[in-house]
Amino acid sequence: MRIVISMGSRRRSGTGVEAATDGKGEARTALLRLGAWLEERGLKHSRQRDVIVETFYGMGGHVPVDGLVARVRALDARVSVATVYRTMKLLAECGIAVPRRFDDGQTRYEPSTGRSHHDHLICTGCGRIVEFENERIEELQIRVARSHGFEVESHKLELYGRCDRCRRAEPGARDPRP
Amino acid sequence: MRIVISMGSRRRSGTGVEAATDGKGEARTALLRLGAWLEERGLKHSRQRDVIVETFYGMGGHVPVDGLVARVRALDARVSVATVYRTMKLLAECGIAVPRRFDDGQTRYEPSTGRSHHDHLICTGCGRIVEFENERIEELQIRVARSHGFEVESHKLELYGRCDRCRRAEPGARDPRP
DNA sequence: CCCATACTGATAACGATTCTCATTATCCTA
DNA sequence: TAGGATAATGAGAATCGTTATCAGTATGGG
Repeated sequence: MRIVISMGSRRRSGTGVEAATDGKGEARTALLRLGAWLEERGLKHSRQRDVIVETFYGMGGHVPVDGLVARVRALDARVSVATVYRTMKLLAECGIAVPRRFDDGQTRYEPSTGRSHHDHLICTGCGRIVEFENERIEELQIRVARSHGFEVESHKLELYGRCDRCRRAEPGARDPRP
Repeated sequence: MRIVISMGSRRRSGTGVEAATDGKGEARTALLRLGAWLEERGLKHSRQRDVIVETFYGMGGHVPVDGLVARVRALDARVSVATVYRTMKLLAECGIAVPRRFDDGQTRYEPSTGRSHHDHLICTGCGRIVEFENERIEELQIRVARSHGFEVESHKLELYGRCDRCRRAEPGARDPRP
């Protein structure tokens, strides 16, 4: 399955104050948070990490590592694959990025600063990924788990299907004439 | 993460008539279905496929391919890895087995004859896998998808957490004395 | 029994990710 | 501001699960 990167709709706050989200501001926030996190544990920061974080936030959405590598290398050809993998892992650890593994076997990362938990709708036609939240489902999950003696730590909910666009463009649409 | 194979509870019919499910009867059903399916499309059947199906049903639960390979080879050392992979794919195609990919990167198969749809609870402590069904959650999924213009074809819901056993055995349990 | 053709086994290849290790960069201290 | 401890890097080898290749084998209809 080919998966295409796209954000669902960006949530905008009602105030309009902190709504500027072209990636730049978020990248800055992320870099600050990363800096603090590194310092706390005696780690160093580096040019590569900065480039990677900025590129990552510039891409937005659900970024596959190889795509990120390509973009980063357009800016600095010497950055190695290993470093990108290492850095993304780091970002995940410090809470700046969330790793996702859909059904195509590669890890994607999504920026997480200021974003709340959500699940995904994935179009099996065009690969579009849409995010959604549903409080009721979350509650039911917790309840079901509890009824089996489990305490939920995390979950994965992915809905695979065809988006409206793809369904419209599909054979089987009842249009007798070509 | 290590994942341990185990079925949730087997559903037994109220009649008690078709309740014999030690794997043998199911294996037979599966073999019959496979036979018919192969014949329909001019494919041939083979000793290897029989061995694999029987072993697979003998194991029950969520069977990782490498585990299946090991067991099959205990019966017939010449069966190759490739054949096991090929056969499991075949079984999936003809509806005898369902492939599952949890978060540890390997494909597991579960027997599907006479079993209905369900999702999974996975213990992050001991790897135990428990199955559950929840009609309400399914409904909500369909509704949420529809509200985003999607028509659901399939979904994946996995709840990760700690089972009661593991929680009991855990540090943090408030038992002041050892 | 024969033959077309599907199936098999062994192994190479694959894609995503991680590891290794020699080299380089960072940053704390004097 | 130089020195040094040590974290980070790059390049490529290694790993893991899985699939492809291809020559040899087995199946089953005629």
